[in-house]
Amino acid sequence: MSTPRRRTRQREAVAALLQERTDFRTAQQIHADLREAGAGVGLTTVYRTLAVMAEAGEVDMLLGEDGEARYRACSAGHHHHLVCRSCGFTVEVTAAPVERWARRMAEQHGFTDVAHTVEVVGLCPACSRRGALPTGPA
Amino acid sequence: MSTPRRRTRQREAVAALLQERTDFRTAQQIHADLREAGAGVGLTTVYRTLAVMAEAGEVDMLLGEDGEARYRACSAGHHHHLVCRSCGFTVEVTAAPVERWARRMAEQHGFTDVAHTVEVVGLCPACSRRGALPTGPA
DNA sequence: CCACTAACGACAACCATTTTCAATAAGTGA
DNA sequence: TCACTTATTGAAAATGGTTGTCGTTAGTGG
Repeated sequence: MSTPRRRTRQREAVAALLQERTDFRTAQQIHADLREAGAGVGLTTVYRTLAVMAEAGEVDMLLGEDGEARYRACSAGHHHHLVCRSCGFTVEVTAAPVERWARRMAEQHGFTDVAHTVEVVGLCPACSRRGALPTGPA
Repeated sequence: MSTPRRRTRQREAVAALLQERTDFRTAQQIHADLREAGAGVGLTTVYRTLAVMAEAGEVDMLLGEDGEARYRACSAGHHHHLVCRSCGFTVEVTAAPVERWARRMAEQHGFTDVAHTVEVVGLCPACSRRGALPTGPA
């Protein structure tokens, strides 16, 4: 059923860029990064490639507070993120207590086929130190 | 500093509608609901009113999996949601274990000014029973 | 009742994301 | 290596939620 995936220059480029980045980036940013790096990839292709990779579980996708999708290559397996709202610095964390809580909550209310999202945003050590602001005034 | 809030027909209408609803709805849906109910309110106004109410903590706003903002009048105080992905039925839940976990995680990694979002989506008892699908076919 | 200005709302502008569709180029078997 | 199939690309146009513009309307305090 699933279409065979072809190995192309564009997909390699996106994957490679994602490898060296440790923060969550939007499709638009990735598109700009690639252009800047010389390896131009169409915006449409960036979107499609990210969708395919997300589908395959090769990247994690999360929606920012502004509704924009952000992507990042992550380790396999279920985990959550601690994200700096100023610089995008990300730490992967596991959350056993949360998993248990979610499962129990679902059972308690008769919900089935549950999934959960947990994101913790704040200021990373570096940004806290320099008194960074979410969307700094002037 | 904050502008004095005026009591208008439109804001009353939005607030009233939100009171009788127990599910999360998009601004567009609310706009349609109001029109249908006879009390027409401009789409722009719906957006602004919801923004004001969210700011004031009178409604909870969360972004759906598609990036669309959804609103719902909730009880005051910090809490999370258990949402049915098929019918929108919502249950408010508190999550002490999660709060503790988030706080500890933040400390451990030196993050400050942290906030967290926790959403659990699944199928409510009624929808599980009838074998509902996320985005039902036909 | 008046003045002041918050609030309204039709419409245009924004902008991330998706669709369209003709041109390309992986992968494959001969 | 050479056709051949079809996944992939990408420029441009379409979509659609949300926000900005700006002249008009209408709360509210005096």
